[in-house]
Parts: sequence; structure tokens; C-alpha cells
Amino acid sequence: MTAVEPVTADAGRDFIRDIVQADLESGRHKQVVTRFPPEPNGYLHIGHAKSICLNFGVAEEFGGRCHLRFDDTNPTKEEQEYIDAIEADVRWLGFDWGQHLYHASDYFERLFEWAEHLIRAGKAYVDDQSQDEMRASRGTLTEPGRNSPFRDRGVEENLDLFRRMRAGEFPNGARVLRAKIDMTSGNINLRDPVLYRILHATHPRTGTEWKIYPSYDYAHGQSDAIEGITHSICTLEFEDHRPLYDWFLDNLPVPSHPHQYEFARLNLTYTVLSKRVLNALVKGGHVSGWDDPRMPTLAGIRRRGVPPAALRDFVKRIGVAKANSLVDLGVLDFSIREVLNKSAQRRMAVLRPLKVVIENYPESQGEELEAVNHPDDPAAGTRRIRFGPEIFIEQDDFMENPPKKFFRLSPGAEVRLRYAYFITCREAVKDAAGNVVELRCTYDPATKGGNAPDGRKVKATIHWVSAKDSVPAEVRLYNPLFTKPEPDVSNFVNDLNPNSLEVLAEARVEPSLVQGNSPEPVQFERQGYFCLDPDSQPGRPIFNRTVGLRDTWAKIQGAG
RNA sequence: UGGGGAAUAGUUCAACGGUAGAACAGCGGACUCUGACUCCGUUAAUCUAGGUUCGAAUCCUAGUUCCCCAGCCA
Repeated sequence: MTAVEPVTADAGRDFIRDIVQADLESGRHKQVVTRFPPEPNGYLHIGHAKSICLNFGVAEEFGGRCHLRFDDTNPTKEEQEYIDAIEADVRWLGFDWGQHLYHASDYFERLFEWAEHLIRAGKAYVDDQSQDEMRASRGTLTEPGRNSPFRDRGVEENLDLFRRMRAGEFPNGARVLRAKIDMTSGNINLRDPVLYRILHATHPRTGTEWKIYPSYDYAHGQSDAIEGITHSICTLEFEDHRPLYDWFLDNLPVPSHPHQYEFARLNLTYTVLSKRVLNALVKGGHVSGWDDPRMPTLAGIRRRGVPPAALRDFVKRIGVAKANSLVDLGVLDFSIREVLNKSAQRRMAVLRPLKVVIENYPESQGEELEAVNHPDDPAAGTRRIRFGPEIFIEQDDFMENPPKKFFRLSPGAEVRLRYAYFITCREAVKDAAGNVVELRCTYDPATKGGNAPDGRKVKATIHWVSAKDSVPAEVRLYNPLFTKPEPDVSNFVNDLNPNSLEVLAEARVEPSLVQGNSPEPVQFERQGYFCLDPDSQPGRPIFNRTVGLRDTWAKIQGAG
């Protein structure tokens, strides 16, 4: 009862944490125990990250623990691949469940015994109705349901049938075990919910041992109770399951009675976080896989180069509440930049090259110049970069007829080449079609390193790479997967963004970017943050744009 | 027409009967060898109508709007 204040200093406050703190202060609980309970039927996405950060975060902040528990009660949808991926994703996000890895399937035997307990107490029965009959007698939202003709079966008959269900004597769908609660309840979850269904399927963990499987409602709360969960945190759609959650715990000899609390799930603009749709995206070949960098999955986000700290920062920023909300994707971008700006080393890369010939540069062999790796972190050191008579600059950094406020290169204009020299554009060379294909420039030898001894200023500094020494690379730019802030989930293909992936095959990058072959994210100066993609081949590096830098110039142009 | 929830700046979240505040976005400016970063300034909100109270975003009443529930999915 001593340490009720959160252990972690800046643990954001929300109604869940308020409840936990109050429970600790009042002595209702001595230690907080939470759990993250994914069903292994797909990959984790950013919405899960919110739940993971909440559950593990609360436990961490209040000195408790958080379990990882697989809700593996439906073998027809679950696979080992997902189990492995989920564990890897939670670890990557930065959380550790220690020894507390569990599965609902660990409790199948106990759940079965408890089902018999309910039968003996006259609170559960085997129903022989077909699925259609059950649906018909369940009633509607406004009309009460009718009792099943099998509802008043005797205890012994129920026990016998239930055991034969387990023994595999009946085919799928032949019978179910139902709780006997109230077919007239306004809460449809209380109209004799199904506890067990017959499923002749192979379970990733229990194999073919079981022919019947517990439903979510029947398994979840009891699993919580077995593990001594104090605060069972889930999303809003389970709010009206809570009376059922409590009914089981009140009617079974469980070792503890956890409490369920619900929060609003995450929604993001231009993003779909429905497992059904994400699955269809992968299976339908609309993306390259679960880890396609355009996917909102943790695997995709990771491959795009987003550091886990950025995700944690994002989750902290959006808060936790009970109101449905739609978070602007820009908030995620902000969190990513926030983290990467501090950690990513700077490099130069030209995405859409435009050749520049420096006419008065005397040394055909070029020279080496020094560049800092991180402007705010001297400890990051410096590196040498090659300069030469021919370089590439960004096509966007030249305009033949510049509008006012355009500070970069144009005929007659002078700019600084970062870490190199001032150059002045003398001529734009065009091809037959009138496209600018090359710039003829002159440089000022006195400005070596980037400063003019005469104190002369330039309005812009642009990045560049040596034509001879830079290496070719492919750069993949990612845009939102959907064209609408709120894509139509029932017809998502219509809202798919045809420009979600933009491949730049002719990019040129500093050689230092491929020497280390390190997976560390870097900033391409004036462009954004990038990371090496696993598709890279020797001699053919591929970079993913994690997120672009803020681009005030683009905004000015867009407005004009 | 049943049951369960939610409504505060453009967005997300605070304020727990006592000065409506933050972050993101926006706008303006400073700085700058990244039109980045950083810094400064600024626009902007209590769903509606009544009531209780010295005082209401907060309590009460009646509405309005939005979300979830009729799987042998979770």
C-alpha cells in the first residue's frame, strides 16, 4: 500500500490509470496485473499497439505485471505463424512478459470442468437446435427471444451429451452447450449464449485432442480469473459483454474476480484497421505481404523504418478515453520525426537526379570534403564525402522560370552546395523536347566548405552527390494506402490509392550509405527519413522512405 | 420500437462544483550551411433547452446526434 504513485515519471493520465491508482490506494488490490490477449488469427497492427502500450504501460508504471495471453479458442482461424509474429511484434515494441506467457488453451481442461459445474447447477444445457433455429429463436434487437425446446433437459442427460460432444461423437454444428440465463433480456449477450461448439479441427497447440472449443465469452473472463488479472482492459464493443463476463465469474468457483474496463479503439485517417480487410489486402495481392511498408501492421511499420519509440510516443500522445475518435495520420508522422530527428544520422542522396557540370572546376579527380553526421550531436562524428566536376542535384532544386520566393537554383542564381562550394547557374541545357537535362554552372573556389570569406550570403543550401562517386539506388516512397480519410470498409478496393507506392529507380546516394549496410534509419538531408529495405541486393540498395521532412515550401506552392 | 456507451478548439486528450488547458494541425515571426530542427507569438471549443447553486463542462430533467449489440468470430 505504499507505492501508489506511478513509478514512471511522465505516465500520462487517463481514466484507466485513475481507476488503477484508486484501487491500489484503497487496498482493493495490492498489485496490478493486466494482460494483452490477442487472437492469433492475423498480424498485430497499430491499433493493437495502443492496447499493448496501455496494458504493459499500466503494469510497468504501477509496479505490476502484464501477461501475454493468446486467445486461441478458434482453431479454424488461428495459426502458428501468427503466434510467432505476435510475440516478435510485442517484443519489438519494447515490452516483456517475462515468464507470463499463457494461452486460453492452457485452461481447456479447467474450463471443461467448470462447464460441467454449470450443468450440475442447472445453469447450462446442451441445445440440439440448428444454427438457423437458434437464430430464429434468439429474437431481435427489439423483440425477446424464445426458450429452446431443449432448455429443460435433465442434468444427467446434459452431462452425458456434453461429454459425448467432447468425445467427438457428433459432427460440427450438431449441438452446442449454452448458458441458461434469460432469453428475454434486452442484452442479447444474455440470451443463453453459447459456451461450447463442436469443431473437428486441428489446434496449433492442442492438436486434435479437443473436438469442442469454448467461446470467447466463456473462456476470457475465466482465463483472467485463473491468472489473477486485476484489470481486464478491452475495447468498447465488449462493453455489453461485461454482464456476461461477471455472470460467469459469479457462478463459477473461480480463484478471483477480475473487472473489465473498456476504452475506445484507435481509428486513423486514410487507414483501415480491420483484420478482415488487412487479411484481404494481403490475400488479394493488393500489397506485397503483411510486412508491406504501406500496411498499418507492426511488421509493415517496422519495415518502413519506424522506431518502436515513435509508436510509443504516438500512443502516449493520442491518450485513452471512451469516446470514438479518428486520429489524424499527421500525429503519427510527427511522432516518427520527433524520434528520428534526434537519432538518425544525416546523409545526402539525390532522389531525382539532374546533372550539373561545374565548368571552372579544375581537378578532374575531385577532392574530399568533411560533413557532420548529426548537426545536434557532435559525438556522431564526421565523414568524408567526394566532390567532383560533375555532380547530381535534385530536379526540384532547379527552376528555369522561378516564382518569387523560390530560393534555389535558376539561371544566374547562386546557391550553396552543402559542405562544398557556392555555385552559380550559367546555363540550362535542354533536349529536343525542351526538357532541362543538364546544368552548366561555375563555382567559387574561395567558398570551400560552404562559407564565403567576403561574407556573401546565399538564400539556399541544396544537397548533392558526386556523379562519379555516388552509387545508384532504388528509393521507394510511400503514401497512404487509401484515398479517403475514412475508407469504405465494405468496399475498400474502391478507395485504394493507386499512388501508394512510388518507385524511384534512378536515385544516387552517398557511398557511405551502403558501406556499413547498417539497418539504422538515416535522414536524407532535405528529404526525409529512410531505411534500407530487406529487398536490397548487393550492388542494388533499396531505401524506404519512413516519413518525409516537413516541407514548408511545398505548402507555399500548394497554396499559391 | 430493446439493451449498452459517447458528446469540450479543425483533430486527439485534460479540467473530478471555483480563472476552460495541452498536444497535433493552422496562421504570423525569429533563427538557420537541411524551406528541417529549435524558439517566440497567435486563431480556435463545453451538443440543445430548462433547472439546482453565490458559482455548472462537471449535478438534475427533457431532448438531439453519433457508436456498438440479433456468429456455433474475437
